[in-house]
Amino acid sequence: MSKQELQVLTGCCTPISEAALDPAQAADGAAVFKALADPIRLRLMSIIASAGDEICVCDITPHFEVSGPTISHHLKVLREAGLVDCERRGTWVYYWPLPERLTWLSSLLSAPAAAGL
Amino acid sequence: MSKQELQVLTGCCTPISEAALDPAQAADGAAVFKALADPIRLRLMSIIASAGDEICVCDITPHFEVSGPTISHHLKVLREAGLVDCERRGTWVYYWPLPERLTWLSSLLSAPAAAGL
DNA sequence: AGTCAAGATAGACATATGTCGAAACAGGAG
DNA sequence: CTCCTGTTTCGACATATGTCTATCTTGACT
Repeated sequence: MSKQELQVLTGCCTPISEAALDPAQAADGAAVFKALADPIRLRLMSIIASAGDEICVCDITPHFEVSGPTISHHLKVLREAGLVDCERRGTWVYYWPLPERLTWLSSLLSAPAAAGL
Repeated sequence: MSKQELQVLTGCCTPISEAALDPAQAADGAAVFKALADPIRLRLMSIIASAGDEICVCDITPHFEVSGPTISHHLKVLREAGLVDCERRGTWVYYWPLPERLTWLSSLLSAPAAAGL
């Protein structure tokens, strides 16, 4: 396993204020940022991340003023970015956050670690 | 000054895993994420953020295989997002990072604060 | 099977974005 | 003043994105 793969799994990495990203890392990071770079998707992510463990789509949709298919589209973008996952149970579909990518982005943007690291 | 304005200035906020963002916060956050949601811009940001204090455009451009105007366009996007600032000194233009927005995004994405906060 | 509801997918459309070449601008050197 | 170099702005273009309506899929309940 590469150092970079390990960093993604552990949600930890060298912040960009410490060292410049190589193009491959930048492409990965930009893809995840792109998933969060829409007001509806960022709200979706925050609703899912702040809901105890999981949340039904039927409890998400009423927060928004766009059509169901649009919500579904944005949830798919978050899924494909590895930020959330979902499961159908009976009639309803439940979403929950996958925090590793968020933690990874957070550490990517964080201030340099304390001296000695 | 609102709580939110204070949080942006101090680069600290309630993470999205703690509470759902309101639409206005989500729009602000999404706009900054959008600025970072391009591989070239993310590399630019990391090059500027990791360069001691400031860096000349002439030292940035050679890292990329796109035209000068394209780099200039991406730098403008970062500037308008409040992520960097610049100054012309003679022939050259120097860029430096404005870390507050990065810190804000980082805390937005961070894991919930320890119990008691 | 038939019907209904939740959610996802498909296709269409207008708008936004990334890129380039050409031109403009800024400032130093002859 | 004139030229040259570094950087930005302008205008154009192809592609990507967000949204909608219509349709499909899945599963529950008669």
